[in-house]
Amino acid sequence: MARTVILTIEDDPAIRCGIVDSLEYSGHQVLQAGDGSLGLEMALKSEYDLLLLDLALPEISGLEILKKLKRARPTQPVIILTAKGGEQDRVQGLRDGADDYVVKPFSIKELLARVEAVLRRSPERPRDVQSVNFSGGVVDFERREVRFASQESSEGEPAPTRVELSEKETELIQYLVANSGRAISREELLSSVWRLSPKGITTRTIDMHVARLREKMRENKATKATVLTVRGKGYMWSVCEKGGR
Amino acid sequence: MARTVILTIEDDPAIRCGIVDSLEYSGHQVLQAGDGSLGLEMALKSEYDLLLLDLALPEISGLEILKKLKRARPTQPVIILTAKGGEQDRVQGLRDGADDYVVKPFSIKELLARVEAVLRRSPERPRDVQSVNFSGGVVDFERREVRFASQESSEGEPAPTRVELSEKETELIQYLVANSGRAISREELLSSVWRLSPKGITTRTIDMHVARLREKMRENKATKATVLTVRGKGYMWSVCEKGGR
DNA sequence: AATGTTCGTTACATTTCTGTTACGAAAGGA
DNA sequence: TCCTTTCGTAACAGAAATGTAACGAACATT
Repeated sequence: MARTVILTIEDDPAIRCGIVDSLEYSGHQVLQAGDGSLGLEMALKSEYDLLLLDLALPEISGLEILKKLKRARPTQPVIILTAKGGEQDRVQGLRDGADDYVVKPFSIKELLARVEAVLRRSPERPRDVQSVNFSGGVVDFERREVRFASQESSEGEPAPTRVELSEKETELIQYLVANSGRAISREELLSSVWRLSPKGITTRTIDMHVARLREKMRENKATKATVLTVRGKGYMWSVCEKGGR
Repeated sequence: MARTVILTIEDDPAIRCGIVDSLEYSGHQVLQAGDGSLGLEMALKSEYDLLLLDLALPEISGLEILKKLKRARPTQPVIILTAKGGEQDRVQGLRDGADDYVVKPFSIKELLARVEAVLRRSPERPRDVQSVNFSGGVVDFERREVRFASQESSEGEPAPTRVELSEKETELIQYLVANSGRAISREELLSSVWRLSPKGITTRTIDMHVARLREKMRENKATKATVLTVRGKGYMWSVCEKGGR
């Protein structure tokens, strides 16, 4: 299994170094941010398996970061670090989607135990891979194309239909397929695929790309797999046929 | 098992902090309100397993909160905190649906014992889950659909019939299924699903949504599961066939 | 420079959702 | 049986969400 990447946002250099050292010693790869604004940016734009987030940051509130992150990536695992007295923050943090918390001062051993526990029960982060299979075909990110499992029943059409994808289309379908079975919000897509930090969504860009993707997928008439609309939520990859009639 | 959430409504900060600390020390997650109006709002709109309610609040009477809460959520567990002399209130509180009471001043140990006792005998609060099974199928909130256990007897109809739901329909059926076997009043539905604080019900909105839900459920002819009408009370989820004739 | 592709934006058409009203049917009580 | 209350549902309308054609800027390729 590939090494897990852990992002640490903590302003106190001493504590941060301690955390980083022990995490690396345990075999993890570590990214770090020493202040809130860098932390927020990395939290939203980097790829990692787990976020260790200190709630008591000087500029930006840790809770602020947590909220924005969770809006963009609802499934991202997070452990929050709180001071002794901050029950209120801790509760709010858990409500906002944190998976666990550690109270400062904490022992390294305890921290590591919690990290492993959260990682164990979290779904594995989709890795950079060259291709993803779906029932009915394969999306090849390297070659930027979709190849369909050609199932010509009896007709003379031996073409294993192939569709070329553009850059953005590739990334979009990659993200959708990697997270299939879950409705992905436009915010999450803008954040994860476009690498923007969306506030209110006003652009229809995502819809357009989905439309173009659907059109390309339609070129293979046999394939049922496509992008479903989940009204009010976002889009979802699905191999099931729609309607089911 | 997930941690239990306890809402504490108590105006005296010293007492409230004491309660909060000991509850958290016992492993519970705590929400708190320091005055009646915030308390009422949180009581009606938050999700929690148990309410600790001080009856002697400055603005809004604790009994008032209790009554409104119980009208909206008849099964919500509540423990009331009363002063030594308030026998009258205590009796009224129990009559209004409180599950237990603790007389101030109380020992932490006694409070915790009562909390655990009430939690033990209360049905578990429905958690945020991705889906709820019912005998005959599953309601999937993520995909906003109902899938039926396809039981084609011998015919060639392998379609595991699937029905797409709208947002509100999803929330409605979720609440009904999670509280199956109990008649849910329109007030409770308006409060819990629509998140309104209903006074007198005049709207037929709920009825309409039930009707639309029933129509969608009828698309799968095999399924007996549906929404029963309990005249004068509300609606109830049931997997039994109606009438029982 | 001419051409082609990608990609974001705008504008408008459509679809879908959802609350309201109205009215007949059903259920109970007297 | 008659009357009142409670339900079921068709019809409607406004709002919100979505699909997509058309346009133009940016960029690469020829």
